[in-house]
Amino acid sequence: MGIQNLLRFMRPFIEPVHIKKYSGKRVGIDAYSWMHKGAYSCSMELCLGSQCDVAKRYLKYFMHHINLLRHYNVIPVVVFDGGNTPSKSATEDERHRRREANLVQANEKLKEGDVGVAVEFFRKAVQITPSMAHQLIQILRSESVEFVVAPYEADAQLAYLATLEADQGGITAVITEDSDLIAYGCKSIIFKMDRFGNGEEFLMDRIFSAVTEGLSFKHFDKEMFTGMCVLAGCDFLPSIPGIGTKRAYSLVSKYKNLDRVLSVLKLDKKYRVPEDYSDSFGKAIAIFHHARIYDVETKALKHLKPLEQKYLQYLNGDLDLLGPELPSSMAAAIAEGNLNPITMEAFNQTPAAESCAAFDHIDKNESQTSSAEESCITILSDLSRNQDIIAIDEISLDKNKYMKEALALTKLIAPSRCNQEVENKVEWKEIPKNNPFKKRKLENQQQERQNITESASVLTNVEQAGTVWSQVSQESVESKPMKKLLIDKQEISKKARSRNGRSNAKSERNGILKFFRRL
DNA sequence: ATACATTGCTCCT
DNA sequence: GCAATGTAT
Repeated sequence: MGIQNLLRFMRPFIEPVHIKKYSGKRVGIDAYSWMHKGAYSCSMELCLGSQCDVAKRYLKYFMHHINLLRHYNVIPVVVFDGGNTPSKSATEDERHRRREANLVQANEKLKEGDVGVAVEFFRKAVQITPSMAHQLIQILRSESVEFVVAPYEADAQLAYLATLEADQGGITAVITEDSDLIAYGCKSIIFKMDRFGNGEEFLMDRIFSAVTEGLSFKHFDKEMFTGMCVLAGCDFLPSIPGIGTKRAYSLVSKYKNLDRVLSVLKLDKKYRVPEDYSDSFGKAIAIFHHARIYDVETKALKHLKPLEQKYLQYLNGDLDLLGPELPSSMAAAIAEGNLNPITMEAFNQTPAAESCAAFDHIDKNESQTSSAEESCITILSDLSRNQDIIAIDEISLDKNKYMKEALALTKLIAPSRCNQEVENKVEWKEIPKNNPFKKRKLENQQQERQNITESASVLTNVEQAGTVWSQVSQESVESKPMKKLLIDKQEISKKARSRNGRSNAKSERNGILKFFRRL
């Protein structure tokens, strides 16, 4: 979450930048932000624990960005989040609860057959797991990309690396989406970097020297600045109701001392300051200054900055708030990606070569695979929207394995059966505008009508799917275009009822989905 | 004027 | 998660 509204507040100091500016430099990457964006395109597959190639799209997305940096001669240093800090566990729990709730709703909608709505919930439910990070780490290893798993917060680790010289393993800038890096005092941050390398640059020096749109931090020091960030509301401590970035800035500007700001706030009747606010405030400040990080040189935990007495007193000696101490061997195993930082269990050692091969495989085949899966999802989604008829676009068949699977899938849903009667029943429903996949179909609708030569009944259960699959596997599939296929939803229900009495369209869909996941 | 709540979007077929 | 927009204080 970062600091509420901080990025918008800092906009006057943020300028466009291209990653090539950092050519020849080491640049840190907040792995979470790219993984989260990458996971957006395969959230359902990830939530359902699918092992299919679509579920690995986040890896492809990530590596695309890594390769972009390398193309511009930028040296990537990937930093992963580690364990949860005690002070953040409240917000983490809340986030986790919301994700779980979304997952429940997603599964419900899926059962109801409303895949479109289910996907919406899956997107809100998807979370980046240590296992996903581990999969990525194996690819990074095989590609010789430097990485480190922070003992706790990646932000703190990145801020620490940004204080080191390059020859000590330091980085010149950080690529992230999280405004916390500003609060940690990172000198150079690139936000919102796109797939071409364009981003928005924040330079700490710029805010302390320039005056823009009436905003000036010239008389601010680092401590006042961190204080302003915490006042505005951070993950460790929500802001006092009524205080945001602007008031936090004015208060710190005016009183130039954090203790005075807190006293003024307590006396001001406009604000209801919680009893323990000053206490929590000190702790939050202490974390931003001294959070525990991993030192690659000594292979042990360290503090972001050497501890200072004034912050120690806020903590009442409770250094665990900065992230509990860990034995060096454990910290090293976590940092090197061999130990799950949350469960503290060793990761299953999948040979790097295998993982690498898996990745090559996605690269080459993803477009074909996804067209098959996309078809299936579109089918499911259409069924759920009570459309009577859906069409599968031309699927050309060749010797490629994935095309065979597409054929199997297609046969599962619509075994060839020329049937003029069914064709006449075809009704073209309006296609939802938000799905370009279907939009294209709408454009081709007229032509499609003419091309229809095969139509539809469906198999009704997974066992039959298995039969079709084995038949298809044995067939030698020649390269030839497949005709348009149609599915009549009423046929589905009819078939389903006749075959096993109580079966309904929902179980149909689940069967299809299950079958598809096995592919 | 500022803060807070709500809605839309991140992927890229 | 962030940003834009609308509403409340």
